[in-house]
Amino acid sequence: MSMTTQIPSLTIGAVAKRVGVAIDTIRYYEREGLLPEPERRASGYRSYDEGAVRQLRFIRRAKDLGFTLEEIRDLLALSADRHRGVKAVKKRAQERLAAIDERIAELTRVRNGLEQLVEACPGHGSPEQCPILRALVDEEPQA
Amino acid sequence: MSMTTQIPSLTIGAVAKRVGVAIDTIRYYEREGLLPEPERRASGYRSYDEGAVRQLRFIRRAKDLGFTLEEIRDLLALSADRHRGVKAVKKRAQERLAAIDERIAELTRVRNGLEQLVEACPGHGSPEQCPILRALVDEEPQA
DNA sequence: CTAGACCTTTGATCCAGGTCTAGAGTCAAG
DNA sequence: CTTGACTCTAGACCTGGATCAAAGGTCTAG
Repeated sequence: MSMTTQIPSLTIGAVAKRVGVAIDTIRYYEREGLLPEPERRASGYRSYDEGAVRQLRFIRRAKDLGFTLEEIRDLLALSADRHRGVKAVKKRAQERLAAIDERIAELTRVRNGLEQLVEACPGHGSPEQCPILRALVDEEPQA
Repeated sequence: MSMTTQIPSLTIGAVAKRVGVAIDTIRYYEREGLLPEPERRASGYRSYDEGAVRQLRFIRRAKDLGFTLEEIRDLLALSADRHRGVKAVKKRAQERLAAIDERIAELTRVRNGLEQLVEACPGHGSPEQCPILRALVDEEPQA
């Protein structure tokens, strides 16, 4: 080996800053098994490398895609399984995609219902004439 | 008045069944100020009328439209304000609509990003070749 | 009368995903 | 050396929207 190549180690604060996440969150992820337990300095300080930074970014991206921490734990395990993992990862991503589509469809239904009400509401007059209030109070939503 | 017209009063359980909501939820809404404190029988049992049923349905519908309980409390107050309330109710509904649109747009963005990844993933091979894993690990999402 | 359903209250618990605290130790700059 | 910023731990607390438990009182059908 070459002479003790100084792989620069990062404190938890440095990692937090780099990734844009709170220190507490990093420790929380570690507790929850999303991040491996890092090396420690003699003082007990956690010591991270670039791999940890990458993994943390992975977690944040996956979260932005709507994966739960539970699912992310799962993805991480899969991504570690060379070759066999890829298939499962794709499957998870497809499931996530389907779930998002469903959520969008649901929101769209609500949205359109609400839009109709807003359009039909004159914005003045008695509450009995307000279709928004009527829709909320009366029997069936669209019946 | 006519001779003590028996307005049939409902127990909390009957109301719960009629609206399709848990008893605990009704008491919770009462505590949270979404439902007025009902009459009580001599025994202390809550005694509801049809108005309460209507108001509870209002709450559930509004919740289905994505209003938070906080916002619903607000809507209820507004709907009680005859005439002046209507304008404010419409405004709230418009705001809600805009918020939903924003949420849909956001989800759609995520959805499309995820779809591209899924389509580009062969479903086998090494993790380094899997665009899903690469996207999660690598630098910029779309860069 | 009694079983069993229903009701009362206060207060605890749940879920995810963190966030904050206290009290103590460590590190880098001046 | 001192200061101030940083980190450590264990564990409590937060949000929203309920949901449940415990311990007791009430109501109704048979």
